[in-house]
Amino acid sequence: MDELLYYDLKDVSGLTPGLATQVCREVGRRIIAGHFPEGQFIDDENRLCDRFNVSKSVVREAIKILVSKGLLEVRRGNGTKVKPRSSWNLLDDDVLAWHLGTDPKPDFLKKLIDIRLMIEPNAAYWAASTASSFQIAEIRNSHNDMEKATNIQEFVIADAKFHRAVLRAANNELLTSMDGVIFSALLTSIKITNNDPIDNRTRSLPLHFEILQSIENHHKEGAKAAMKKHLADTYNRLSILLPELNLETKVYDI
Amino acid sequence: MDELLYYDLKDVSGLTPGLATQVCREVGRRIIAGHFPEGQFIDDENRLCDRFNVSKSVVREAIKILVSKGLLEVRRGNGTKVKPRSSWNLLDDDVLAWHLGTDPKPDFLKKLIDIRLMIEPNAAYWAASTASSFQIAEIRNSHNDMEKATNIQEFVIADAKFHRAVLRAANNELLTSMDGVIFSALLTSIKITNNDPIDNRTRSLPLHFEILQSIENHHKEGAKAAMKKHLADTYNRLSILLPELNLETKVYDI
DNA sequence: GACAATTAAAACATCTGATGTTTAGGCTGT
DNA sequence: ACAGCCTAAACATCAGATGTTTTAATTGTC
Repeated sequence: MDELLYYDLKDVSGLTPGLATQVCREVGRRIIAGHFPEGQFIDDENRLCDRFNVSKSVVREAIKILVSKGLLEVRRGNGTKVKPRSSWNLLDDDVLAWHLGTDPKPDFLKKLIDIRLMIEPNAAYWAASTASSFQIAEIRNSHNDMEKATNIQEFVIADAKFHRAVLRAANNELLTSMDGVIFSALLTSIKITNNDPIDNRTRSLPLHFEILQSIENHHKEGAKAAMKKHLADTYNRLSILLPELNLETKVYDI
Repeated sequence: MDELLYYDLKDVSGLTPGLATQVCREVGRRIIAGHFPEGQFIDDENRLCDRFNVSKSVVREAIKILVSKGLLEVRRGNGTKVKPRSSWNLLDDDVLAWHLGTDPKPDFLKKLIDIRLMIEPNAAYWAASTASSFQIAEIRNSHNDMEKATNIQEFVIADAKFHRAVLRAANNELLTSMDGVIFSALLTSIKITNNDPIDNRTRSLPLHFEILQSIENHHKEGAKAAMKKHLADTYNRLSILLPELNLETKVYDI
């Protein structure tokens, strides 16, 4: 399941599962999936207790989390309803992860990739200016893992870690906090296209290597250009498989 | 207080305060401020109950929220400790708001502005391609409010709304979710420099007007350039007042 | 004295049920 | 019709009981 992979990448392993977390995720998934439509009231606390066979405190903790992510709105004496999508914290890791549990929507994937195109070339640029040798080693290691990957899952994980390492090397923690968008875009792409791993590797490895080398040599513009080239390639391959993406390539010439 | 202004801009008015939210905010502020140092255990549930004079369920709900924002880590049987800053969800609205309650750090402001420089020129570009007439009207209205503002607070609010309107006009909800970064950067700048509103207005109004016009006329490159120009100007004015920012302008020639 | 097993205390997790507050909508009486 | 009252539904908070997990101290053996 992609959602689990996402959580793996996010290293939430140490986190206690806990009933509240489980209920929160279950309700969250249903909201994202549209099972609980926007603006509509969800079951009251008692009914949720029955449905999930947990106590009221567990349900309340779960709901509090969902409220803090902008998915629910609680009004005392009235009920709890689903907030409109425009107020969801779409950059929240859980919210992004829950998107992976639903049928992927090309429209949303397009927006994810647009954000990647906005973020990553700049990240590469900054990484080329500020990366420490340790940070560069992390990028290199991820690249090696991509080479050694024997199946598509290993490849995707290494790919994700490569891009995360670039973000980290930019030394801006706000940027690092955006890695979820990249993971989500990567996993959604894979889910939709189910790319052939061999094809994936032969095409994208050299592009990643170019990024790595530019950052290593502190070639800022080169790193930015290489990242753009890589993302554009990804985009083009996706648009062939997914005509719905309806790409206007000019728009993405950033 | 800036934090309240931030919440105003975020329209959380309808939200029930609630004891859990209050405790959550109080603990959150202290964590951000470094009063509860990273890696260190915080008081256990009982002590927190005593300290805030609330019941255990309230404390638990508050802690659950903070965990979901990456600020705390709870280990059953062991205790609750503050997570390292690298795992905080820095894009979370509350986390950004709580930063406003502490002494502003120039280093963090620099990173906020870097992110703005990454986001907003692209947002302006997309807005120029896709903005609806309603969305353009929103931008124009905010611009009018900037003109009419009679004090610095009104001006800042209108300014923030202008930039939010541009983000919205880009029609990418992931981008819209990043408005908190802009609010946070704006309010921190004001807090640090306490700019003269008159000076502010005379200098930045024409730059905003340029952005508005480019978007209205669907001049994508013009909108992007105008936004860059505006942000560069903001940056330059800040760097005069704040030598600590230690700007390498070349880095920001995106 | 070193090491392994037991034990106890601390701390979180969950459940239960009671009581308070707010909201919405129905009811009543003019 | 309309204003004001009333009640049921739903969330908010509190209190306390019980279970589970972790850490660390204790104990017992070799």
